[in-house]
Amino acid sequence: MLSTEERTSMTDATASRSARERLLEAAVDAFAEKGFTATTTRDIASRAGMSPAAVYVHHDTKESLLFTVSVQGHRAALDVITRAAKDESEPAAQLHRMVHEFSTWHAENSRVGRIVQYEFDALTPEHRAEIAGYRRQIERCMQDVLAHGVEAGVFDVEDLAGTARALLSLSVDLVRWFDPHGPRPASEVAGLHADLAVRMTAPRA
Amino acid sequence: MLSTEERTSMTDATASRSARERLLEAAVDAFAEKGFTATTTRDIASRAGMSPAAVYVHHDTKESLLFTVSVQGHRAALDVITRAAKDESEPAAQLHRMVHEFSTWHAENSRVGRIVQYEFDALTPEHRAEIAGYRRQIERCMQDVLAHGVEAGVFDVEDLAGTARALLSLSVDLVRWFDPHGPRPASEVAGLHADLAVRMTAPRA
DNA sequence: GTCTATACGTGGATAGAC
DNA sequence: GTCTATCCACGTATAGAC
Repeated sequence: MLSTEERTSMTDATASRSARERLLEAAVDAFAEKGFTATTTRDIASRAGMSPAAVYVHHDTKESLLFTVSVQGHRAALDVITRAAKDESEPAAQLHRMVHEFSTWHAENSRVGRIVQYEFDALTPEHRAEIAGYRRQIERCMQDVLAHGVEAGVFDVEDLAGTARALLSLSVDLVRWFDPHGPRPASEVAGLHADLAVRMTAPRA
Repeated sequence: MLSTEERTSMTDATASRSARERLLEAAVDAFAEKGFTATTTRDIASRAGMSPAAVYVHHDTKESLLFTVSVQGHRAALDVITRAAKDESEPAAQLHRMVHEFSTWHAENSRVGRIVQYEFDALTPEHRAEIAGYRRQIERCMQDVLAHGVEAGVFDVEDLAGTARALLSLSVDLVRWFDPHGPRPASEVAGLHADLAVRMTAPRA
């Protein structure tokens, strides 16, 4: 059983979380639209339907809002590629699935993706270092799959690190140009990227 | 022969151009380091060794500085890929050369490239439209080469527009992550990209 | 063409009432 | 926790002397 105090603090936390998250969503909208620096805390507040001062009840600084968005974005992307790598049927199919899912995520979350990728330098050095850890995990995940395929003799890849980076690069760059209201659905682009990834690693004649 | 007036105005223009270009270089430094919005006109001025007011003698607004940088960057990139496409020996070699040169340019000019790519939205609508023209020319250049290779029966490419975009994407994304002081020289990455491009388009077994 | 001085608006963040 | 009011620093751009 929870004490009255605990229930009270849970209730508070719940109410607080919802305001906190409304502000986070407002921050994503604003950062994606105008960039981190051009976004004002007043803008974030008004998008969340609050006064400028309310921001600071739920978040320490404008930068801490960015950091929270960045952590959530990196965790989501890492989760997507890790899950896709999980099912180790056959290396080519595994790679296809990974690039497909990773591209899909970046196409469907291009706003968060843009913030995460382009506002990296706006983070404090401490926060940058933490985010860099997520990035290393994502790279390692891709490198491992390539390495296993080469070991199994079904991939022809000389430059493991370089090729892994190129594959991730292709997906990540979607946040720069993919238009969710454009003619091509995310699934089509993701399918093309996945096919290209397989061709990039397949044994040559 | 030039009249005295013409020589005088040339001299003026020369002096003016040098101050103008010092400011442009300072702007590139600042924009690349801190982003367009976070860069102050005071910062640009002091990097060029001038007073804040001097900026406005040579450039109308901060945005016009960005536009000039963007035009020069796009022209240079378009020039690089156009020249590389010129020598039409054999489609695979031609594509290899194009991706190699285009990647090299983006690796070696990642600062200008980052400004050009990431600050696109900071341009006025009119300036954006003009820049979009350069981008279309670059895309068309890549698409044409793929189309010729397919016609010649030496490329296997189903999605011409999508593949062209993916190839350009791979090169352009270098501006996001390539580190000129990192362990890999630009030539190595460019070589890898060019090899991958050929594999992406080569006939499959 | 360059400077100093400044107008004028806006930014992040805080104070203190309710 | 939310508000209004506000502090104080800084930004773009201009005015006017030299």
